[in-house]
Amino acid sequence: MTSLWERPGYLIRRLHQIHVAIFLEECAAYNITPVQYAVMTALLNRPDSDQITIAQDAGIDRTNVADVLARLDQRGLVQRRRSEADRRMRIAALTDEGLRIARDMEHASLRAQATLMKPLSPEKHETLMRLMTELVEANNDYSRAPARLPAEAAG
Amino acid sequence: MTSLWERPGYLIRRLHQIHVAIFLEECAAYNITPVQYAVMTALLNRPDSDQITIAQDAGIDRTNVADVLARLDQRGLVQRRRSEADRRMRIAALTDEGLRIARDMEHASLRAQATLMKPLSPEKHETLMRLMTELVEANNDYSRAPARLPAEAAG
DNA sequence: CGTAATTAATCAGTATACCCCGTTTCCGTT
DNA sequence: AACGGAAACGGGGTATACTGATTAATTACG
Repeated sequence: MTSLWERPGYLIRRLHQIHVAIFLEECAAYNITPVQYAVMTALLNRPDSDQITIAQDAGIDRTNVADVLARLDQRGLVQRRRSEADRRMRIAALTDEGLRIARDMEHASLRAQATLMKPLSPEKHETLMRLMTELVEANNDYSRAPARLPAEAAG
Repeated sequence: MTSLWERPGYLIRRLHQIHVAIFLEECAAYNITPVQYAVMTALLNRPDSDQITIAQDAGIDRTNVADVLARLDQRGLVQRRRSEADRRMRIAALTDEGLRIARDMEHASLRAQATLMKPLSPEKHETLMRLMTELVEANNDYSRAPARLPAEAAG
C-alpha cells in the first residue's frame, strides 16, 4: 500500500493549497491573490517592465502574466502601454492605487507567512526555507517559468 | 526592496510548478497528471470510493475530484456508478486498464521524485520530507480539501 | 410519521498554469 | 535594402483549484 504522504510531490501540492488558502484569508480585505501580489511586487521592485521580465522576476508563466496584468489593469491597479523603443513589448507599471495597495499589503502578507509557518520552531522554519531555496535554485530550469535568481536580479 | 525569495509562499509555489513539470516529463508516456495519479492511487488503496472519500484521501477539492474522475472515466481508466445503499453517492473504481496503468506508473513516479530531490543530500532530503509533513499535518484544516491523515486512513 | 437538517453531488463562475500556433516587430546578415 | 531568424505578444485549448448556489437523497427529531 503506497501512501501519498511519502511522495514529495503530494506534500508540495498540499503545502501549496494550504498557503494559498491562508494568504487569501489574511488578505481578504484586498481581494488579491498570491500570484497577483507577486506580480505587483515585481512591478514595485522594477517598474515599467515588459511581460517577459515580469514573468522571470515573479516566476510565472508568460501567458499567465498577461492574464494577471489584464485583471489588475481592469481593477485600475496597473497601467499598460506599448513600448516606444520596441513596439512588440507592452510595458506595465503600478498605478497610484496599485502602489498604495502593494505597500499596504505587506503587513497582511507577513501575517500569512507567520500563520503558515507557525507550527515550526524558528530553527525548523529557517531550515525549511534554506532547503526549499536550495531545491528551487537547483531545479530552476524545469517548468516553463524559470525565475530570475536574486543574484542576477540587479539588472 | 522585498525579494520574493524570502517568502515561503513563493518558494512553495515555485516548487509546485517545478514538481508538476518534472512529473509530466517523466510520465509523458502515460499522459497522466499528478492529480490524476493521486486519484488513481487513492482508488488503488481504497476501491469503490465515493467522491468525498477520494477527495479526503487524495487531498483534492471535491468539485475537482468530479472533474478528474470524468476525464479518467472518458479515457476508460475509471468506472463510475450510483451507490445502491445511498443513491446520492457515485462510486468510482479503476478499470482493468486503469489498474494496469496505475501500477505501471509507479516506476515513472519514483523517477520523478528522484529527479526533483536529486539536488539534496539524503540527509537533507529526509529533513525536508519531515518538515513538509509536519507543516502539512499541522495546517491540514486550511484549504477546502483537508486530507485524511495516514493514521486515520485505515478505514 | 412527517418535516427539518444534513449530506453527496452538480452547476456556473473565476483564477492559475501550461501548451501550440500565429502575428507583429525587430535585428543580423548578406 | 532585402531577407531570414528571433523575440514579444495574443488567441484558443486543457487541467487544476476553489466559491457559492442548487438539487436530490438520507437521517434525525419532535
